[in-house]
Amino acid sequence: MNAVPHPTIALLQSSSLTTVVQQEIERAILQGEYAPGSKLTEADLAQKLGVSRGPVREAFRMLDEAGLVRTEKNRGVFVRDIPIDEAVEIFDLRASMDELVGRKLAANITPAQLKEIRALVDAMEKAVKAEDAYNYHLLNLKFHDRLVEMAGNSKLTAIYRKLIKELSLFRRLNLADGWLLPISANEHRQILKAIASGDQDAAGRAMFDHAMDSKERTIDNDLRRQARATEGAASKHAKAEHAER
Amino acid sequence: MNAVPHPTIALLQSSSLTTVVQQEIERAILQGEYAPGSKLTEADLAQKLGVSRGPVREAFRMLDEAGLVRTEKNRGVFVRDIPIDEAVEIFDLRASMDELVGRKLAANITPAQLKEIRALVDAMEKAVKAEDAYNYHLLNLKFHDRLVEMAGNSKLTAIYRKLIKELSLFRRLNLADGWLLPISANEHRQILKAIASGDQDAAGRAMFDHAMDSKERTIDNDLRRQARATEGAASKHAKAEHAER
DNA sequence: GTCCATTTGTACGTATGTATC
DNA sequence: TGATACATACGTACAAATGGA
Repeated sequence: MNAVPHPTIALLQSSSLTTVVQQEIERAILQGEYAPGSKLTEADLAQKLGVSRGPVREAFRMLDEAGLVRTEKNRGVFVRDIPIDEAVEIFDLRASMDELVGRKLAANITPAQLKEIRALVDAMEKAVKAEDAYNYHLLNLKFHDRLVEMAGNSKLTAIYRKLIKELSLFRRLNLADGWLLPISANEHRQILKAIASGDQDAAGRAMFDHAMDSKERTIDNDLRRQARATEGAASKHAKAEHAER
Repeated sequence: MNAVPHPTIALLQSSSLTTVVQQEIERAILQGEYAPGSKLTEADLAQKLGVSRGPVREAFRMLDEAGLVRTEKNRGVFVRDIPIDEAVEIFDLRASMDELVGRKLAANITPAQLKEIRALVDAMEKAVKAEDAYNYHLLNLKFHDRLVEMAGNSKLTAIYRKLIKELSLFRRLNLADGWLLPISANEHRQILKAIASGDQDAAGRAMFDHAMDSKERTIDNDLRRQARATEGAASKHAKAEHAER
């Protein structure tokens, strides 16, 4: 009988200290414990995690390659702050990938998968009625992640998730634009219908359009936020300019 | 007067030893100096490059994240060997990205850019007539890379190039399928026409179809190659099985 | 089962660059 | 403008653990 490896053992076999450190720093960044722009000091992190500086430096190189931090020579590494231009680029790219997802799903989705997606859409509509923006946000992430995963292209899934991580570093995602949730939820329902119908072009278009709408909502939201900020600064005699850098 | 930094100085400021090492190893891998599957010993590379182990290890982490090597704990790092399933996934993904490129270019390309692309297409047709498959291959890479770059989405460009690098680790690209070059060249001409016409959907479709055709050609080629290999092995009383691992 | 090569992780030293006062 | 403190970059040396022959 071939033994099933104990989970802890399997984990120790696959993960080096470096990868554990990398995952922990990534988790902290994505959960907002280190804000975009903040400095990550290797000695501090090493001490905090109880390891030497070597693994931390290697983890930094991984996070840099993944686009989550930026390294300035002789100055250190900083949590990346995704500029709005790059966010727009990522949104466009994601829309194109989502279009591919929609086509593939319309062609290949199974009844069981369809049922799972339908449950998510139902849950999101409930969250809209309850005006629970936070829960909606989580369900929305899950919905899209599952769709991508179900498309059955692991490379696509990996890159999609990387893009989502980077996007989360874009000035605080707009999980607060409550009045737009019904629109988004309705689009999800349309996506579900198109996929279930088996019409590849329609499903692809539905997902593409949804992604682009989501882009418009997020970007517009950010522009308004910026406008308010600079306006506020102006009314304070432009005192906030020091904080810009 | 604000001085323009001397190029050497600017270079020293941006590139650490680690990044130089990373670029050198990457270059060597992509040029085939280290075949897919071969082992990269950090001490050897460090000595060969005249640096200590630190920068080499950090470069390994970058290359791992980029998908060019794989790290097995306590065993070392190896040049990645892209399996055919993953190559198929990458081709599908690239087709989707190319579709986006086609749409964007049909909408935004400038006359000067169009002229540059036309020159590349002309050059490729000349290479076909001269039956110069190698030169055609180089021009083809350049053609697609320029198109992506001209689409004006730097994130898209970066990811596209990463995918191309990974694909080049897929069992030796088929730059030898000479009799198919006219077909490929003709498709390029069609892409050019569609972009020049300004029809976004047509341009997107032309690029998507071309990418998928390219996939079929490459994958079919590989399957035939594999079939020949196993057939040959069978005729040699399956002696080659040791080489498979 | 032992031996050897290699990797993994730690510790420390020095040089260099940056920031701050 | 120094002078100082600090962090990074890179090298080296050493111990422990692993995997293969």
